[in-house]
Order: sequence, then structure tokens, then C-alpha cells
Amino acid sequence: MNINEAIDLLKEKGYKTTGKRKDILTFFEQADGYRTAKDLIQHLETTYEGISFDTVYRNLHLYNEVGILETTELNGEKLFRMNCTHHHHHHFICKDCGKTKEIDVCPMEEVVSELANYDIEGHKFEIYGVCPACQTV
Amino acid sequence: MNINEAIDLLKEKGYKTTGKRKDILTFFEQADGYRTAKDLIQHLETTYEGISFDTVYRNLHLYNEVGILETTELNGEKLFRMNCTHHHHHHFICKDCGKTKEIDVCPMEEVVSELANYDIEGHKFEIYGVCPACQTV
DNA sequence: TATAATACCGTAATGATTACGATTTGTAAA
DNA sequence: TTTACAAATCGTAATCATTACGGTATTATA
Repeated sequence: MNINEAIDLLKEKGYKTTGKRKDILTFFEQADGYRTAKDLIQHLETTYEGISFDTVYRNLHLYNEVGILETTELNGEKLFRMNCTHHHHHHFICKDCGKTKEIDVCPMEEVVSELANYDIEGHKFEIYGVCPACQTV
Repeated sequence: MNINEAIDLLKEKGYKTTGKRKDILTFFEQADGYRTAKDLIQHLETTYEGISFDTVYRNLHLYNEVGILETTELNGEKLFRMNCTHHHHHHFICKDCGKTKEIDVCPMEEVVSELANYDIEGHKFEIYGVCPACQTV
């Protein structure tokens, strides 16, 4: 998902385009990995001093709902990143910079046989650690 | 991990045995799945009216640290369950009752080759849904 | 450009968790 | 079995992320 696709999607669904909304998209496009609401607020503060929590969280939830952002949870905080729309995959997440690496292994196929009669609604497969760029040798 | 193993482990490490500590162990043994701090507090309140948050959270963290409990995070809350010590595996987690089913598939072996030069510190593979017992037909 | 729906602000409320000084209790040595 | 002291607990306040709300401003469109 890129910025233009995201803006089109919002328009299509009848949401309005605002400067803040565009800036949030830019932030996540440049982030190239998971970021917290706090990270986003800090970024927006430089342009929009005193931006409201309401605005930030409302838009994060909206973006997640319409599929612009995907989300996970770590250390009691929600993390957001641009949605990878091309195909199903999982992520290695760097705990230092938040950047992610795509993992194309998905174990669900092997798993379903162990879960007959279970109603499966979702799954999460994530790998945590430090990416090469963040390793101080 | 059962209650006696847990108590021995605590003694071994120099921690004191108290009624509350034993009750917490009993609670998790009977729970047979993930529970929140809130669940535990509600249970303890019936015996120890006005039990302190400090006591509850301190012991949850202690138990997690020494390996009596394992933990995960869902919907902004931490969940705790008795640690499965026998071998490495993952869980299906029922979102209604919190009970878990062991999943013996672990995708990590296939993954490491995709992550040369990455420092891998941990991983999480969980499946969410509704267990057969909780499905109202 | 007028209108209405949507977005945003400023701030208060919530919910889970953490923290702290004072008090109580378990343990082991005397 | 008493004593002494470290550890555990209490009662409560503080913190942190997130959610909520009444009033105001802005965007889209007719």
C-alpha cells in the first residue's frame, strides 16, 4: 500500500482528505516498519503543535479498519505499519528500529489438521530480534 | 509445571511460601489456560478481601521470571498461564474461555535460513479462535 | 457560497499496570 | 521458641497508553 492508493481508498469510502491524514500516511511510508502512536504523535507535533490524541488514535483506527495499516502489539503498546497487501506473509521485527523483514513461511497449512472442530479466526507468527543494521559489532 | 514443582522452585530460589502464593498457583493449575491479572484478582478477592495490586502483579512477574508462568498479550492485556515445561510448542488460544491447545508445529527451523545475520531473540506463533466446547451450535 | 457531514481540538476519563512508604509475616539462627 | 531481619503485603497514589466527549473548524458538494 502506498500513499496514493491509500488516499484513493479513503476517498472511495467517503472519508475526507486532510493535511494531517496525508502526513500520517507519509510518516508510515517513510517509517518502513512498525511505529507506535507515540512515535507518530512526536512526528506530527513538529508540524501541528498540540495535535489531539483524538485525531491521532481516530485516524490510526480508521486506517487499520480500511486496511491501510496493519497492527500488532508488543510490550503493552500497539504498533502500526503500512499494510503489505501483495500476499500473505509474516514478519521479523527489529526491536531497535521497528523495521521488518518479510518471512514467507506460514505454518498454518500444517496446523489446521491438528485443529479439527476448532473455529480458527486468526493467527500470529512473528520473530523478534535485532536486524543486521542495528547490530553494534 | 505443577504446584509442588513450583513451590519447590520458589524455595530453592529463596522465596518465601505464603498462603497467597499457594492460592495463585492453585488458581492457574485449575485454570488450564490463559488468565488475566483481573481474573486472578477476582478469584483472590473471595478469600483475601482487598488484596493489593502490588501483591498480585509482583507475584505474576516473579512467577514469570522463574518460569512458573508463561505470558502473552492480547487486546491490550497481559495473559498468564502455567508454563508448559516438557518441550517447545505453541498454542491455539480460545478467545472465550482462554483454554489452550498445544500445537506441535514450529516454523522456526524453516525460517532461520531466511534470517542470516539477524539476531533472533524470540518468536511467537499463536492461533486464535473458539474451541469446540465454546461453540454454541 | 451555503450546508451538512466529517474532522479536529482541548481536555477529562478510563483501564491496566507500576510504584512506594508503612506494616506484617515467614524463616532460620540463637 | 523466641528473636531478628529480610521478604511480602497493604493501601493507595502515580503512570502510561488509550478512549471519550462537547464544542468548534474544515472539507466536500450541491
